[in-house]
Amino acid sequence: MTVTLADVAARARVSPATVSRVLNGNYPVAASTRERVLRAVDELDYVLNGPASSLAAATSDLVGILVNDIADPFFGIMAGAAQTEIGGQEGSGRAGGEKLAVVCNTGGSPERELTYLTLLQRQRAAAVILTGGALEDPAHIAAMSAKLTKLADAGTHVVLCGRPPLPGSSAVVASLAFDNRGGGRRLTEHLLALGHRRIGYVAGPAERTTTRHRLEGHRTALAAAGLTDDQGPLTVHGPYDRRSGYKATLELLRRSPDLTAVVAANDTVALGACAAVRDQGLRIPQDISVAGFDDLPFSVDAVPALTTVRLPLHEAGARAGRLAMGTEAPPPGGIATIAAELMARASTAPPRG
Amino acid sequence: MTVTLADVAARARVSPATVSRVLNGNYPVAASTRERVLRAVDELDYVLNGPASSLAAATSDLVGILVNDIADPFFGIMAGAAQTEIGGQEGSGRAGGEKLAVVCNTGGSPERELTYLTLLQRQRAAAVILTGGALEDPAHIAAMSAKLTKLADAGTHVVLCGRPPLPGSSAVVASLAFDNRGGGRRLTEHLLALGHRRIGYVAGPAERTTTRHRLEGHRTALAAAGLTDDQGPLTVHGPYDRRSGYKATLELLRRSPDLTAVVAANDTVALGACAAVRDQGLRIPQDISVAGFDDLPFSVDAVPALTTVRLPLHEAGARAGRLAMGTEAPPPGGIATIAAELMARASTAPPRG
DNA sequence: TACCCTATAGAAAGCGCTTGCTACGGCCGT
DNA sequence: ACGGCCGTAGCAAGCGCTTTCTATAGGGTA
Repeated sequence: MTVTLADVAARARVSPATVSRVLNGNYPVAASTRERVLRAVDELDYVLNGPASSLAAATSDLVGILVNDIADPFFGIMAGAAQTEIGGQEGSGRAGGEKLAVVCNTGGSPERELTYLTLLQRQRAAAVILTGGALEDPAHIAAMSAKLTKLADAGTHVVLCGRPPLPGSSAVVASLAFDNRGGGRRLTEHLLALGHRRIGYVAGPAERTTTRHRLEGHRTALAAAGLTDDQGPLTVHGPYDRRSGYKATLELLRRSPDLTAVVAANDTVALGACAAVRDQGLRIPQDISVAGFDDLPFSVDAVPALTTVRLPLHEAGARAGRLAMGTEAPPPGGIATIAAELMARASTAPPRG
Repeated sequence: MTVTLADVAARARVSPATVSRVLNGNYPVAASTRERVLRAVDELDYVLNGPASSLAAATSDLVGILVNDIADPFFGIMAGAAQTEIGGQEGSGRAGGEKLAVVCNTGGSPERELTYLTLLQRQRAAAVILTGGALEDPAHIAAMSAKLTKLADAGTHVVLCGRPPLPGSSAVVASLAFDNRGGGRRLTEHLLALGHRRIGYVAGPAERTTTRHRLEGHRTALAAAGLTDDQGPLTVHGPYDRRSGYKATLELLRRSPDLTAVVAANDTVALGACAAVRDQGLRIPQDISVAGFDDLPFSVDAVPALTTVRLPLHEAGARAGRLAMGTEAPPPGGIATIAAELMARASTAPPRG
């Protein structure tokens, strides 16, 4: 049998109530008693029964972080930063702050997103952080709103990180939204300024906010330059992975041999795009410029170094973590927009001729 | 107030016991009754109270996956595969299999590793998967052994994935160990076969099993070729990140200008190494060959494509997930070695001259 | 010296669920 | 036709903790 609170109480010659209070540190306990209890805890190697504690206290120390793809550093960086902010501190042995920050991988599937939310609701999670772009399907948005409202009603803090505010729901503590539109616009403006006019765009999955916003920024820049034919042939959608970038770029090159630049939905896709360009015997950036988005750590090491848009993923994740913990005050209106910075590097240059 | 089992029972005009049994599906319930209960659950939008359930049943549906660095795809791929295997199935609505697979980021810190284990023990986790190399500090190993034994005693399945079996502890369901030694050996043999004799090695942190095993493989190959001067000057240790690869390579190049190849502890480090080589005005592979380890997805897109050692991360993670769930039988002796395959690509070539 | 207030500890009532055991029809076997 | 068994459902006893309320010393005050 495992050691229980009662065992510790017996050994310390106090009541279970006192042990509980020592462990939670939320009630005055004489120093001598505390010490006795702590010693008993140590000697018996006692570990609190989480479920029992959560049941009695009607709260748990679980914090869920939902990500679309755990194998993608984009999410890994945010999740890691958030997790550090949540679980790291409170060096002083016991005491309240001991939260269990866990990341859940939805794989981009709306069902799994909902499933995880239910599971976390079941565990009476203290907080939930949703990262990355959202699906724009109305049914799913409604389901999410409902779920999040229920979570919030049960006392769970809900924080969005890198995801636009949910329309219907005021259940959310805070939304940290990346300026995908602005970043996308500035990236394309950079290309236009270099002299490009035929720019291909390898977009992400069509139904995601991130995809749409980046694409909108791109088109805004195009429109401002008087370019209008961007709608159909120069845009290809696909998942956020290298294979998609590779295939889409091949397709783009086939459709429009006069292309001088390719903008990818993110850095990973851009890597695939680069591979495709090279496999066609074209040089980067002399023949074709390529650009990405996110500025993941490997982008600076690409050859040539990838022009991209930097998102402060680490900072954003850390802030989301603090928001979830209640350590930081929410931004005014609960919404903050996080700036995206253009990183012009070697993969973009003026078009040939 | 939230909806409880009793509310559902009242609405379905049955006893709470019956509702519980319907939900758990582990006791015969008449079809008509089941249907009535299920309808009530739906109508009331009931969500099980996890802590209460775990307390009463003395088990929980939490499965923890510990990783050293969540921002590193090496771990992300394994964790994602394991998580899919654990949480994904059981499409039929309710029923038992609904586990909550969560990943915990230790950041490579032994304290956090232990802390997470305690937290999971507290939650009475159903299983724990430890991924990646272990720290070789005796004190930490002892602490881990003790902790894992206690977890196992409490019924938690413990699985190691990409980590060598723990010496003292038989508490572990299964260990899936990568053949880091063999992979490291074959990689260096490849370089030797190409004609290299002065090979630099950028190793990982000194106190990790992964680091040591890969390095041992390297030295075994060297020794077999009659090369012995590898000990000191040609090996540099550092963390598993690009910056480390960059700095270490610069250092290596400075120490031994006659170097013709650099082997990195993993692909990420190799990327940094490549950057350093290029920044020195040297060409890959004409002047210097570079090789990595792991064969992460981006490695094939490096320029030139990176020679490396492929580890079946996805398969290993999935298998670990199944082992944790008890869906797959453990390998004989509880230990399986997972083969590492040499991927000779364009970043390695015969030395100049 | 008597009284009240503060500081500290204990008693006990749950928290919402699971499950061993009991209860109760109807069907079978002889 | 009757006893027993099978198939279902309910009762009630916890699971191990938190927390409200109550009890008991001291110590200060008048």
